[in-house]
Amino acid sequence: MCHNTTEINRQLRKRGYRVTPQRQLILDAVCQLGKHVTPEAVYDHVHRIAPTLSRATVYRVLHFLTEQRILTMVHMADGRLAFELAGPEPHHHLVCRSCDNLLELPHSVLRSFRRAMKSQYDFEIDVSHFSFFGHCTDCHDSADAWRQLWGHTPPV
Amino acid sequence: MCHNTTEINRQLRKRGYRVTPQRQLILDAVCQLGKHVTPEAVYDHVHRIAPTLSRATVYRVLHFLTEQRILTMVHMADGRLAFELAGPEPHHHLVCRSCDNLLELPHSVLRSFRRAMKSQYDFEIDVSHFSFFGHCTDCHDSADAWRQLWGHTPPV
DNA sequence: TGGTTAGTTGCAACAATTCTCAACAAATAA
DNA sequence: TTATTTGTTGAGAATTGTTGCAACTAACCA
Repeated sequence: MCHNTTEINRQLRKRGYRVTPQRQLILDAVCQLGKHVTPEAVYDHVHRIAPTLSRATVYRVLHFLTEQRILTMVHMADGRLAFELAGPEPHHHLVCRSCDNLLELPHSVLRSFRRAMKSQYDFEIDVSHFSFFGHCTDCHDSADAWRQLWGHTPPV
Repeated sequence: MCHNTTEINRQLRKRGYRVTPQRQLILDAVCQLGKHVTPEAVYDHVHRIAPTLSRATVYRVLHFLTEQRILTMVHMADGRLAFELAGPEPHHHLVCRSCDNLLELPHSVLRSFRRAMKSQYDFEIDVSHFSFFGHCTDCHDSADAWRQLWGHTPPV
């Protein structure tokens, strides 16, 4: 069960949407299942509790809750999507393509970059979540493949 | 036809992979079709030339060529994937979630951010491609929903 | 409390993507 | 050249994600 469910429900109603049992189940499932929850994992979880709850509803509700900024969408390394609860203070991830490990980043590391995009391109970068892909300490190999192909070191 | 196909083929062979007609067709298709080529577009294209070439092969080869850093994967606003030829000088995108428009960014805007991640976290961010989602000049609305839910302005 | 109505769901059909596995082809060894 | 090994493909099944529409129901008000 989500710590601020009542407040979220109040907000949804205030915005003209309904708080249905399905939406509550799905939101709770995301909270319980933790970080980077896949739609399939949510479906498995809620389907056990409410067997008639359909896959379509899971996908629709996940996207709906993301639109409402209650969840955030996370791009995984393989291109698939996952979801997690959005908090008032965003955080971001460094995702290693080799070992799939996740490093959490505080939002502050992006401040200057976001400011630059705003002033140079008048583009407001979404604050909710980023995943940066690359290679962690133990898996530095990206530069090698690049060098082999293009004959010079990757730009930094 | 790709300008440096021969070099790419040489590299693939050198890395122990085979240069098959299917792989060549698919790579050429991506080159010809330009930026942000969807798997379906590639399939339509190559299927006309080689009717037995299957959809599965298209997906497999696109992912293979991405792994080999010959293509890059581009996340579109709707969550779908597209591909494009990776050049020696990467570029990035600002994707508006409201109007789906794309702004191209030179790689240089990320230099200081990548340096910081390297020194602070010993994490080497993938140079090939980023998509940053958010809202462009005409579509600034993200801050409002956030404020309603969390009762304060989004962190900057 | 009970009626009204617009937001929501379930179902089924569909579209997109990945997987499995047998058949095949390129490279290598004999 | 032939046999062997290993990477790759095609076909179709399985999985994952989307859409249209009729039926349903949460929220609101009398």
